[in-house]
Amino acid sequence: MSGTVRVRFAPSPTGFLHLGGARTALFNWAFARKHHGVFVLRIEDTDVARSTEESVGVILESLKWLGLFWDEGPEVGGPYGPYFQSQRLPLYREYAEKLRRAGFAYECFCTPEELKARKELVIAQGRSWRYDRKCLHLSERERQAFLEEGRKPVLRFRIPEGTTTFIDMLRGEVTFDNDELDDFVILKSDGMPTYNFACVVDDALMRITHVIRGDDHISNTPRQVLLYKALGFPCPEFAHVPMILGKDRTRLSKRHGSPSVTYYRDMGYLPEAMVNYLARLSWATGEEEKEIFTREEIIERFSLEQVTKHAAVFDLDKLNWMNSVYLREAHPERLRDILLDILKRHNVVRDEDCTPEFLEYCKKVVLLMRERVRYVAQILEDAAYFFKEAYEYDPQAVEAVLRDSGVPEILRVSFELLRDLTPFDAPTIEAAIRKEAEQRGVKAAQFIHPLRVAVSGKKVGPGLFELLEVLGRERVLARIARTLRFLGKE
RNA sequence: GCCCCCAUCGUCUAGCCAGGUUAGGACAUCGCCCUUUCAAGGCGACGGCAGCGGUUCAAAUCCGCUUGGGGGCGCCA
Repeated sequence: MSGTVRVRFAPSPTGFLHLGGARTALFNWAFARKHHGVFVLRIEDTDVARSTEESVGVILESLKWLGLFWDEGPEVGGPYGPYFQSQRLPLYREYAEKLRRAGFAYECFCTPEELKARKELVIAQGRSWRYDRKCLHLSERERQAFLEEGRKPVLRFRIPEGTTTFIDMLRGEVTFDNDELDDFVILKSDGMPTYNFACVVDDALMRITHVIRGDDHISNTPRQVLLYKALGFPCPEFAHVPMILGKDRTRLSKRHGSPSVTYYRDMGYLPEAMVNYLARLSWATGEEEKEIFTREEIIERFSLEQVTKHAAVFDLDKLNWMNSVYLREAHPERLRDILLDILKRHNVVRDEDCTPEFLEYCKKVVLLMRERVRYVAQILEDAAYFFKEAYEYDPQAVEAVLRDSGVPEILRVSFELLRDLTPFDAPTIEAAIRKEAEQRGVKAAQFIHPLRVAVSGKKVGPGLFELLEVLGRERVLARIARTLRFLGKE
């Protein structure tokens, strides 16, 4: 190939950005960056019934969150715009008309109902259905009659005889018998183009050199190749990347948990972890035994030849692990802000609660918890006690550590000890508690475990002394007192 | 049903194209160590070439068939 590499990601705005779409976008982006090419974003909104503006917003937002910035497309423009298919209608009509005049396409007046009926009949006979070309040779009179009836025609592409072969960059030659393809619609009765047609016109006009998309498009490719030929456009290279499946090996969907990028953002996954994980699904670098890659490292190493051909199962465990790796490296302020967003969304705090002191507190909480969670929202799931004085006592923790008859005494002593301790920091607290335990001839653990349950309601969590420091004297004393009352009541 | 694609541990994969490896790594799981719990970390274990035929001195690697999985067959994209 000559000239600049130009690739595109072309989502249809009918919902959120799906992980599969995100991965396709990522491969396109990485390929473009690797080859110093151009990454185009095009919105395929020709389905007026399902496309929404909110969805466009969500998709752009998701892409930006992942750091997959496009060089041409919505918001940034470019020389081959517009980048919304709904704004390119005259173009499709022009090329459709060209095809019709040249005999590559013809009008069809069959209604969906008629087609359905004929299709069922054919299938009932055990044959496979292809459009029966009823309208291929309509006379002008028949055509007028249909028009007078008020029918609006669609335009169908006439599939030629023979076979169609294309080169897939991952698989090599793929051939289809044209008999398998039927005369598909290129212009709907409302004048909108269909996917295959708009896609080809746009890819050609936008000078796309490499079409990188999910392998569910393999069977569309021969139709598109035929269109390129009929239109006299040069064919781009094709690379069909494998799909992402759920645990049950079916297409990833809501049934497998949420497949939307924004869901993971909202749960407190980091975009660089997401990008890393998605890249590693279906792609590996060869001999190099390495899992963690920055965006730059992905770009440096990326190659379509190293993309696998088989579908990949989305493994939340591994994403979680990878995210936890990034969590430990992230800037505390960044994690704090993510935590704050989550707390607000769950109505745990309000905007006015976010004082400088509280921000500082959240930062400390994040620093303490980030090694024990896999995503930021897990802090709220596992350690809501940081934000709620009315935290609950885990029955098992109560049973296992607070039941001992010596516990109230231990808590009372601790209360006294901590009330006057300065400074109220982890080393000082630790020294004091260990000393007290030693003087009483008991293990430090005799203090540590009851205190942890007392201030958090749980028997697992951060190191006790750090936990006490972060909670601060005021909360700690109040919580010990609360636990004493709780035990007294029982 | 028809067509297309695919096939290495439970999962993601290296190795395959240029046959000869104790088939490597990561996640998960399970042990042990460390330790105030959890987590992290260290060490270790478990676990795989879908099956059958060929070609070959030699097959995870090349070929064929079977089986299994996925995708498509819209006036959706």
